[in-house]
Amino acid sequence: MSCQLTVSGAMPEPLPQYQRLKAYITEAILAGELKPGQRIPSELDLVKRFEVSRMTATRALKELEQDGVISRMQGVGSFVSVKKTESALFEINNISDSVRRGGQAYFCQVISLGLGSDPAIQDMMGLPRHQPYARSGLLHHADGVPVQFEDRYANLAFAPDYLAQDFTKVTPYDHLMSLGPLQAAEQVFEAARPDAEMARLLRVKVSEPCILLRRRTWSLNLVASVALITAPSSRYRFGGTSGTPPDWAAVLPRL
Amino acid sequence: MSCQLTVSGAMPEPLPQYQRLKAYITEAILAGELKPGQRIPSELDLVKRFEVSRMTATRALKELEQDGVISRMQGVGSFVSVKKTESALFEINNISDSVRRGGQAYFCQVISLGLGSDPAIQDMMGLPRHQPYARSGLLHHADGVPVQFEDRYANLAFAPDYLAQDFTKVTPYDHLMSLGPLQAAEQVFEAARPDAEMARLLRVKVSEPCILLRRRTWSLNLVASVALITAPSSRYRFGGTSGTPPDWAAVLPRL
DNA sequence: TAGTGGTCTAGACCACCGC
DNA sequence: CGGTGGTCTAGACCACTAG
Repeated sequence: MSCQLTVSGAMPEPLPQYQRLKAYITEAILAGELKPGQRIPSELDLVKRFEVSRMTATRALKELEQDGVISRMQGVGSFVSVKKTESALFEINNISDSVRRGGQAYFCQVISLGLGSDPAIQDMMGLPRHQPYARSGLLHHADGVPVQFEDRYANLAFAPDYLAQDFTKVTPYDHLMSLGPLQAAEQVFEAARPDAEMARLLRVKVSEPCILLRRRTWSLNLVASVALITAPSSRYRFGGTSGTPPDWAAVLPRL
Repeated sequence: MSCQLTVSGAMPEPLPQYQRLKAYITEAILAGELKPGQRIPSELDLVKRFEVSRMTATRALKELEQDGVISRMQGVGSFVSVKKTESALFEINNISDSVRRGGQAYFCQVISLGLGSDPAIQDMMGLPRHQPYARSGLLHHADGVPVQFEDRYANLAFAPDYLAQDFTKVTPYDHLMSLGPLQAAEQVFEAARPDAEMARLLRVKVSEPCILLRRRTWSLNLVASVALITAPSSRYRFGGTSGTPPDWAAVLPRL
């Protein structure tokens, strides 16, 4: 302890001890040395290994728990969280994960794929008239039943290989998220009756009310994509949580 | 965190010290003794008043900060939160502001007001069976046309004077926000056809698709209210932005 | 029973802020 | 400068879970 050299740098600094411990655990997880569900060092292990007091180790683990990185159980131990980090910022889910989390089988049917140049879409993406965008029409299924039709327009400046993806295996969400961090999102919800073609695809009556979600996402200071999502309200719900509810909220019934 | 644990039954009463301190602050805010922006006792104040160690007082205040109840600044002090957490998934707008911002005249008609004790609602709010909630049914108008019916259930532990409000002048949103900072929100969007009564109120055909929004909000670690909002999609849209789009996004057409 | 996390104490030094 | 929060120590007792 007490190595307090006059490091000139700007960022590193004398990092607080509890942050050093957090970084140690986090990096071990990122490096794959600790995998989800696996046990991590106990508080006393960290006390010995890093020569800190137990309160400091406790703080590091407690904060990692609040960050959703690990789970802890009294009398048992601490473990790498199984559930994904869910960057609490947005509740923009991967449809395939969301279906599978509900215990249903996911399947995606590619209805259309190609280039487009509708001026209205180009405007929404901030593209010049001469620059086309990629377009995909995907029908998402849960247990064989169509639950959502996704009409997506992708910015080729952000995702040049969009059309080369196999969307039966990789969702647009997956592909776009692999190219850059989700920076911002704009969403509008409407209720509408499906037109004849949409009703046929979704296998619903034209009188069945559907949610129509328009979504525009930004990444790397570009409009990454615009999506028009139609879902029969009886088969798919859009929702989410913002902020941090108290922990006892988990016992409350869902909305 | 200490109050309101009604569902789980067994409640070991020797409450931890840090939770006693949290409850002390939270209840002072609920009682109106501490108002948003106002200074709260410092760590050393709490140490003396409750005869605990500083680490314990520190923990209580730190958790209240994470809960969004207070804000702390080194060298300055701790204060009751003023700003709403909002940010993430969706903007929770004041309907009257939202209508007026569109250049339309706002008017609210009180359809019903009173106490309720539907077990399903009590469960969603974490209330025991014997404890009623306040309930209001409000019809919001823009330029004289009904745009949204709001069925709202308010937690009397959070808003004891809810029923005394004049909702033609103060929206539920205004009243609730004046009592504590918005800590978290949970929302679900559905599309549905209005029933006969709802269609009559909103003056639409029963075949007109409506957005049904269920929303639950937390403040001061309590469920502040649950709202069921019905709006004809042709007259009102729900939308919002999360994250920070680039500046130039302002010139893009709306979704 | 041994190991884990949950809570707590009574000190301490520091960085920061406003006066 | 005095007060605030930010961090840290070296102990302690307890409740819980597992073998």
